[in-house]
Amino acid sequence: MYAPPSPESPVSATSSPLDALNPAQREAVCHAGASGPAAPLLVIAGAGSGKTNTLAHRVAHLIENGADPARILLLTFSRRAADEMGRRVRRILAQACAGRPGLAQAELRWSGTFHAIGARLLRDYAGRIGLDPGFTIHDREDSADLMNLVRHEAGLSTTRQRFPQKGTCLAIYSAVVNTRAPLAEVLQASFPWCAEWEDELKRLFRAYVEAKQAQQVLDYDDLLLYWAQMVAEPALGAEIGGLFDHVLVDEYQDTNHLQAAILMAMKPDGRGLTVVGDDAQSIYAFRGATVRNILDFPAAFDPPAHVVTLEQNYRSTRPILEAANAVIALAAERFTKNLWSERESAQRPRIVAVKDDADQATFVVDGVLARREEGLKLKQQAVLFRASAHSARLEMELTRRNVPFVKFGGLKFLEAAHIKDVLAVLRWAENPRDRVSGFRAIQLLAGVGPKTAGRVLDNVCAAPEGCALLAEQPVPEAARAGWLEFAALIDCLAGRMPPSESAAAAVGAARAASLSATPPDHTAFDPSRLAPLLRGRPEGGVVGAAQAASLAAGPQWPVDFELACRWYEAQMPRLYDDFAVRVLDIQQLARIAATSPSRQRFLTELTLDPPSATSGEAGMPLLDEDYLILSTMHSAKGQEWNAVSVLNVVDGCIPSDVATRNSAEIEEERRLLYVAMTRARDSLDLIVPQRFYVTQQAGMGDRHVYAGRSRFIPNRLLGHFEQLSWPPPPPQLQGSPASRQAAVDLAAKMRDMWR
DNA sequence: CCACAACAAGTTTTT
DNA sequence: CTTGTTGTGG
Repeated sequence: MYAPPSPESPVSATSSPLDALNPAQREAVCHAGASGPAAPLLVIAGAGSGKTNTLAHRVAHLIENGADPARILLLTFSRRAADEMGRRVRRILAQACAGRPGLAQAELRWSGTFHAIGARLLRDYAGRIGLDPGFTIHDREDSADLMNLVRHEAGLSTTRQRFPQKGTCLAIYSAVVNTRAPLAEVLQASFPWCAEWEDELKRLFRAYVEAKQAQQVLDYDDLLLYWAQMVAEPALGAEIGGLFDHVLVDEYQDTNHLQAAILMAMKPDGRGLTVVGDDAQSIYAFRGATVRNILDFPAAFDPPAHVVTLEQNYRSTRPILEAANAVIALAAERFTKNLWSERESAQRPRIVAVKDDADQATFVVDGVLARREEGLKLKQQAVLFRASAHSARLEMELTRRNVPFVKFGGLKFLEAAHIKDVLAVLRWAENPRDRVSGFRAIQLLAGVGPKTAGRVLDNVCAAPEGCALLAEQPVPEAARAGWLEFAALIDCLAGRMPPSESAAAAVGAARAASLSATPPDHTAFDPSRLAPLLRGRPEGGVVGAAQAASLAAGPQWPVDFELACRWYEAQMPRLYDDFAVRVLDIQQLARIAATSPSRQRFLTELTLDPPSATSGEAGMPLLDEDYLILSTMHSAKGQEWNAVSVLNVVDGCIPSDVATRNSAEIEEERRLLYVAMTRARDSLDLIVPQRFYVTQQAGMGDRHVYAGRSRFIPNRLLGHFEQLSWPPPPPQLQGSPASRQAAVDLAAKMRDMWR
């Protein structure tokens, strides 16, 4: 991010990194206890106030003063933020500890999201809390699928009146867990239309929890819930809290009650605890986050936590910051900060009126390219929007005009059906009791549907541990050959059979069983080609032991990934018409797999920290390539760019018309716009299309509304902005209406020439 | 009985 | 473009 310029001392003159900080930042960094870990500290860090930098300096400062990096827990909002923090800490240490090279290499072993750290601790302590350490983790869609399964079994799918859908059920369940509020209360507050189903929902959730336990799967919420329950046991809480001398939490305004409970259980007196955040940037209430966490933090301790407020903004020019301040000042709840900036500029942020979606895209791309011509890299520019689909038109325009871009947020790589297929195969091999994965994987076979899959899973579940009788499962005669092949693959991946033998057996059995032998096809699964991979494994003295271990546990990662892929690629032409495109994604996945040390780590990390960006073209642009950033406002958190354009600053979009049920939701939308505006350093454009499409599909007719500028920028705030409309009204057209009409038509034609 | 093709409908933000 | 629902054919 932005390295704050130091007003008093030139950075290069001295070697202390502290010189580059302002007094408030320095106070936050140096806060310490008289003896032992420091009293609890809350840093209220306004947008662009050097928050990340301050936190990194604090970590470095602790290490420099003797803290053991392995006993520091750093909880960040995303993996990217964790990596960035680690890099900065090392850089600062390298500068400060030139004489002590050991320190500069300090690795933060415990840094990551709450969920990722939770998963790690739960595997470590699994034995102590009656959990199988080999548990697999369900992402949101898997959880919804399981919820659906349970919903059917509980007879709730055929009620007289429509019962809430799987996604809604999961959302309610999740809200109850994360807010730690009673079901009735959650229904009342957030899902009033489901209130009549309270008893049935309770029954459903009980069954859902039992299903997860029987299958040894945890969902996202479980990672926090089990962690919270674990440290709520006094002995375990003290032991796990004792692993860490310092616990630092970033983006504390976006944590929920459950996460706060975890912190309090691990550090009851708050000593060694540092939390950083900005109440004005709380944008995750829909996920259970509560701004109360940060507001109530000081009083949770006796004596209360020390509070430091960072109010100097180093990021934005003064006009941009003043406009953003004006927007947030209209919030119902007033915030106590007053952000200021020393960065003068004559340029106010702009409100740009355009006709529609198409003109919006054209205007934005024109602006991006113009700034590019002036020397501002594409990477220093971003386009932000409320919902992922809102950038569709812009993406088309960028592709058409050959502007490379990377998009953050929205539809994930991970959610693509073919990616989920491969992962289902791997995950079922990893955890045979994972019904959702098995159910999906089994149905990939031709001629096998839900009924057969369900039967197989029932049999597998009923059989004792290590059921090697997969090949004997009853499947329709037509699917027999494919089934043997599949069974061999799973047995091999699960380490139940030596790979080469089982693979050979599979091929033999498949050929024998299949009279209508499929012609040899280069995409067909041929395990024999993998034999070299499987054999010539490790070199060196420990070959014997290593190979024995590898045989016991299945082929060595990522060879089993290759096996699964080969098999799956042979199924793809049957499953998808556009399989050629999808194969590229599988290759992308293979690249990720290759960087993981084990299957378990791969599956866990992919679920908890999926690749957040997708690119316009196939595959990510190369790292050194220049590309424009497209991002949802949520995914833009913590980032900054020189030039920012915000799309659809229109009522019904921001605030989104699905988020105007109550004032709390509307306030969150306001903060969202504030977050978007404060990402900009030098240039900020808010685009207001007069016609705003309600549906994303232009094919479904012209369903659009004429919407006005967002209610968050009422007329009295317009003084903070420069207003323009685009395309500019044609000049010197004071003539008759007829001539004006003709001129407009001509102008449109000229533009159309370049469309 | 069960797989699968054809059709209709619903789509915020994310660990 | 995916998920749920219905109809058909095996």
